Amino acid sequence: MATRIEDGATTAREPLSRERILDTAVVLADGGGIEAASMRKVALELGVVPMALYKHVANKDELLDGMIDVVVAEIDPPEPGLDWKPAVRARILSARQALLRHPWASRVMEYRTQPTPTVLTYMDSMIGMLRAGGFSMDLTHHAVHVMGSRMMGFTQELFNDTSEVPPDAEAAMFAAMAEAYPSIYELFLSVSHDDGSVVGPGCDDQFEFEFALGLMLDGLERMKDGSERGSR
Amino acid sequence: MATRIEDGATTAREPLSRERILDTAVVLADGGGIEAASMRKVALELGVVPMALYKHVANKDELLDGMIDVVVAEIDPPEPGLDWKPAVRARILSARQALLRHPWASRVMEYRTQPTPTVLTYMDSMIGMLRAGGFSMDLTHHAVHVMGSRMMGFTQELFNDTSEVPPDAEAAMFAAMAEAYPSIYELFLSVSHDDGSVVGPGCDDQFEFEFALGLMLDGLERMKDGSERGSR
DNA sequence: GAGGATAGGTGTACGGCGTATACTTGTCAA
DNA sequence: TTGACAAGTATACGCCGTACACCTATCCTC
Repeated sequence: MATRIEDGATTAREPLSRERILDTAVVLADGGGIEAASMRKVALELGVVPMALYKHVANKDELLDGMIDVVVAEIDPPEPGLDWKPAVRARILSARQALLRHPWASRVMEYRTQPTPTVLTYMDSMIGMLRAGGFSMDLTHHAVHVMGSRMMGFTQELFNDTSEVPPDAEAAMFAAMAEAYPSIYELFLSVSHDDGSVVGPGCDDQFEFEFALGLMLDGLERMKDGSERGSR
Repeated sequence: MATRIEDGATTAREPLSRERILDTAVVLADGGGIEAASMRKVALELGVVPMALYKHVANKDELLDGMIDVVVAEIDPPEPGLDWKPAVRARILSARQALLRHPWASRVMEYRTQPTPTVLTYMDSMIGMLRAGGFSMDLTHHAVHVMGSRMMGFTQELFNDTSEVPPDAEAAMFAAMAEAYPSIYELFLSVSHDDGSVVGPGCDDQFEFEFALGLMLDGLERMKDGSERGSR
């Protein structure tokens, strides 16, 4: 009956598994940045000794790879029936959404040098979309390089400043910089005025991402059509 | 005379300085990757105790920032008298050369969230070049986002695999992947055949960088001219 | 059932890291 | 001569990843 519980698995702390480890690592990183996903902290969160993780994950790098896979798995599959351009565009925007949910992920991807099978599958599908859209092998290759990390939904900005600075403090900072960096200051003023307030929220990152993506897709389309030479 | 040396500075080990610290850190990182530039290893290389560095550098992050500044300082100044497009292009290619000399630098730049004054100066000058070339404030802003990290001379590829794999081993690896990733495999074959051998050196990174850069500059130029509406 | 292989979790320990704190020592101005 | 100040040192702390040896439950085979 209910009093005899020890025959199940001694009040059964849910057993460890690779999946459970990766999921808690992702949650920890979401909440406290990538350094919150240390082996020790993940183990602590799971109520387990650090070395226990090593029965399910070879080492820290494999943990990071697994965490990336969790994120990549959140990217929507390609929508069937679309032309290459909207199809690629939709997929990349979906990737971006996944990355926005897990801000640590882009850095981790850059840190790792070998793509995981999950990432390769994603890339393969993306390349397939271009080929199906009529891209030559050569242009497909260039396209992959042109897109670079944007294929995974992120651009590396120099200014990806996620620190929570109060907007007026930011404005004061920029004002102090006016003399040393006149062109940046001018740009800052212009961006601020655009959205009505003197000290607006700055750039609309989503818009800028789509702008850059569109510019690249347009450029690639032009090259594709230019080299088509009468075929259909 | 030469026998009395102790009045100089006791056989004068050259004194520490911020500059000397940054330079040796850069050299160490060039030779052994960024993890070779730990506070302790830099100190060891300088024949000094780790804590000695802290008299010249506030902490590790400031060391990294300083190392970036060393790299950015290697970027050639803008060539005067050029139109915006070749001028921007030349500057970015120069930045790329600096980054190729210091392969750790792009990762470190991505890791740091706040740009240093040296980086800001570089950005300011780049923005100034666009403005001088007739870019509207708005388009300049977009251009900065479009270029992203390419302005600093690097693209984040997903495949920036610097490991030294023998080419035939790489070919075997790709062959093994043929079934799981048919599109990637097809692309690999195509790239390999392009340069004559079955297992060529793969992509010409310099060409791909310039291709992507050109595509972006062309796209930006088109937008600039399109919105000019008769001026000049 | 008995025995033993196997997988999953533990305990301890090591070497590396960044850096706080307190100290010595060498230099130079007053 | 003194004594302030800057430069370098010594020690120690807490964090990290992880090697290695150990225990223990489970289950398969005889």
